[in-house]
Amino acid sequence: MTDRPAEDLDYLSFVDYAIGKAKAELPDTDPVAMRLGLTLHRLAGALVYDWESTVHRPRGLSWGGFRVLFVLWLAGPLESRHAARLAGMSRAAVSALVKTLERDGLVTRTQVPEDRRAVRLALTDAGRTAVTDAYQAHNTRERAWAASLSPSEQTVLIGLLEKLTTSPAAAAAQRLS
Amino acid sequence: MTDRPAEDLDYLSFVDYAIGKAKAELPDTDPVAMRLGLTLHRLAGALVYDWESTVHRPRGLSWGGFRVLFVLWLAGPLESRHAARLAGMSRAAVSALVKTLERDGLVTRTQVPEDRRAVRLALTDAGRTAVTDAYQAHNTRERAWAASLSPSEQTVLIGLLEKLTTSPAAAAAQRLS
DNA sequence: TCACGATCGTCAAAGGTTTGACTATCTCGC
DNA sequence: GCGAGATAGTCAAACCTTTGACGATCGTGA
Repeated sequence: MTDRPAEDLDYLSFVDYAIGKAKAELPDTDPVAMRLGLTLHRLAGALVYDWESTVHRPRGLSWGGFRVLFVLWLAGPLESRHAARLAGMSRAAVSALVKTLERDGLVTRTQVPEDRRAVRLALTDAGRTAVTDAYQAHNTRERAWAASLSPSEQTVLIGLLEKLTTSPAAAAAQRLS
Repeated sequence: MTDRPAEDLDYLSFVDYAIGKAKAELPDTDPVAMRLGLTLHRLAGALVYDWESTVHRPRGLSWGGFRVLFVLWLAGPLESRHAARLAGMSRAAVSALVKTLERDGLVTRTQVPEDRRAVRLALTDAGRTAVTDAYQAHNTRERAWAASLSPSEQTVLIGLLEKLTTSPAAAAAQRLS
């Protein structure tokens, strides 16, 4: 019982190995849910790493900085809290990131007349240029990933992901502010 | 052209809105690949946030710390570099996390006789208890998420995710050391 | 045998993110 | 009006992670 074919696993074979081992150690484990969690997490990590290292870092943007520019680009000028909600991060994170983006001349911060607590964030021309350039490359990478699937597979996958995203479990996991 | 139904979007409606807007701004955009990237990233973020906030933080574990315990639990005692590869993080991250885990009595570090550069990481009894307890709760959350899908949908989803994970794009995105 | 390059773990530095506290401001009910 | 409670953005603290550098060690070919 002390045999161990482990040690020279790569991440993919680790998933199979881990599921078998977990089932042996904790018989209550749901192996399908486990595989789903592991695979989804792994894939998303690889995606973000790819985006960040090939697209955004070379352009001087952090992954968080890009996400702020992205929501400002597509959802127009936004108050800080809305940018945070759409980008999926805390208000404090937006505040910190915008400090850099403003210094770099990509974003402007102006007071909202109707609510003096609020700050309206908007792209500068340079910001618009930066985000469109970056997103063009970003979408090219997305297309390279998606190309492994047929169009109908892509549709099915998106549908299943959206089903999970709108599930009760997702609703229970209310993120952030 | 300055109309703006944005501002009170939630994350889900943002995806639809963003895809339409991006297509208008950058006609070369592939909307399906865009939706896939956005949805996958969003879902993975919600998953990790759920795991971390409901399972691991309450038990005094960081998400990274749990991942190290997890691979040690399932792949037996491991040299540090192997733990890093399987957990999908840098060697430096493992080194930092193990410092805490060792202080908390969950992991032991012993020199490898055959290679005096290497360090073998192993769970203590307390570490084994901690990780099995945490993973039991973790898997319960995974099951809650997966429960939104029928068994055949789960199988299809896993198959498509694995197809992406083993795609050429994934191979090009070689992660870490 | 030895020198060179590769590899191991660690450290320091830099940056990102979250939480919680704080001030300023708004809103709603009295 | 006005006061209590909610909300906006910011700051500080804490933590995690990556990169790059380093000393120590290994192993391979001359």
